[in-house]
Amino acid sequence: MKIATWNVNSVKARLDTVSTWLAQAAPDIVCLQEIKTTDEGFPSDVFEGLGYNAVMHGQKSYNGVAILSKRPAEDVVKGLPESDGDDHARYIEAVFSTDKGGIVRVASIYAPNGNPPGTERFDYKLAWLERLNRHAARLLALEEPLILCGDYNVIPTADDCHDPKAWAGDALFQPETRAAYRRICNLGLSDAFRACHAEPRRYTFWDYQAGSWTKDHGIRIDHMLLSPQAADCLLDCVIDRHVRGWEKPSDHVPVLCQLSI
DNA sequence: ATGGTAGCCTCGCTA
Repeated sequence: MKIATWNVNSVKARLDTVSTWLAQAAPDIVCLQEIKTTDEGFPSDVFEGLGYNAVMHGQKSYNGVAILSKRPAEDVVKGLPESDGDDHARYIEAVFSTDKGGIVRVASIYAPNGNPPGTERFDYKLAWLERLNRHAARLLALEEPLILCGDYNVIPTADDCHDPKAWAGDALFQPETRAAYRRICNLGLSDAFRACHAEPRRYTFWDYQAGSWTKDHGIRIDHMLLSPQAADCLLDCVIDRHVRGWEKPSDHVPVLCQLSI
C-alpha cells in the first residue's frame, strides 16, 4: 500500500500537477494540505474521474486539508479536539480498509507556520502542536496502524536544512518548536523518512523566492509519523523531489511511504 | 541588510 502526503499550495491552482502526479505515482491514499478552498470549492469530481474518493476540511483562501483515497474513508474526524474558538482548518482524520482485511488510520495535518517568533502566532503554533500531541497519545492507545502525516512546519534537526544559521530566527527551527515536535515523536511515533534514510539535507520544501530550488536551499518539514503497528510494516519512504522542477509547482513536494499492509 | 515569488480574490495577507 502506498500512502503519501503533499502540501499542494492551492488544490485549484495545482489541479493539473496533482492529476499528473496521481497517474504516475498511483498512491492508494494521499493527504493534501493548504488546499486553500472551501469544501464546496474542492474539485472532487476531477479526482473521482481519476479513481479517488475525497474527504476534506476546507476553508476560504487559507489552510484546508483533504484525503484522497482509492477506497472510501470511514469514521472521518474534522479538526482536533479542544479546538474551541479555532477556525483554522488544519486537521482531518479517517480510517481505511486494506487489501489484507485490516485497517489503517490516516490523518492529514497542516500545523501553523508561527512566524515570527515571540508573537501570538508563535504561541498559537506551540499550543496547536500540544493539542496534536494529546490527540496523538489517544490514537496511539488504540494500538492500530496509524499515520499522522503532513506539513508540520518543523525542521527537526540541523541536518534537515541547508544552512542552520539561516533558519536560526525562524519559527520552524526554534528550540521550543523542535521540542514540541520531538515530544510528539517520543510518544512512540517513527519518522518514516528517517527510519529508511540517514543521509542529511533531503528536503521537502524550497521557497519560491531567492532561487532556493536552483541552489537546493530547502528544508524538510513534511513528515510521515508512524505508530509502532504501522512502522512494523514500513518498506520504504521516499521524497518525490523531481516534482519541484515541474511547470507551476507547489513549493512542497510529495512524500511517499510503501507499507506491507 | 534586503528582497526575492506565489496564491488568494482585494490591492493586503499568508507563506
